[in-house]
Amino acid sequence: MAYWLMKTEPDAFSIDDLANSPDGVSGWDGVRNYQARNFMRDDMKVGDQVFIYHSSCPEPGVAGIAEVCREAYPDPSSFDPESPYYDPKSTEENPRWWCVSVRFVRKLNKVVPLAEMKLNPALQDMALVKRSRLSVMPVQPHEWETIMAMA
DNA sequence: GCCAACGTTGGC
DNA sequence: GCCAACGTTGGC
Repeated sequence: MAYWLMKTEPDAFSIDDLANSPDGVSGWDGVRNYQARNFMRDDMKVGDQVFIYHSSCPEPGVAGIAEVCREAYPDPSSFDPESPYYDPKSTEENPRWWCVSVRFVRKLNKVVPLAEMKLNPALQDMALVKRSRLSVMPVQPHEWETIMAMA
């Protein structure tokens, strides 16, 4: 079982929105970055644990936990001309963008702020801390444990 | 709102 | 294939 971190802007879709989704399940669509797509398409497996990270908000940080409940499938929003994520170069025959579905597990006792994570020597190698814009990234087991202990 | 980082586009 | 221009992300 692997660990991951997925970013979301809470104004658009927060950990509470995930919790309030039917069965706590939501498709993680709209990702338009190849590296992030590859993680979802090739590596994320049912049962993998996922930190839900709130970005572009007053207190950026890890807000809760979800788990992968459906492995890679073509991102439906890429086929929908009405969607802001529509991409005419993605077709049903040859999808360009993929997503997974995740199920809400729980919120952390408190949001673990990015500012605290940056100060923790155990987290210095995280893409998140190194100010990468990657929206889906792997988390090492020791990093998972470190963040859990900070909540 | 600013701006640094960095991914994407497109002319050549 | 290079690289300048441009657009987006996201912390502050």
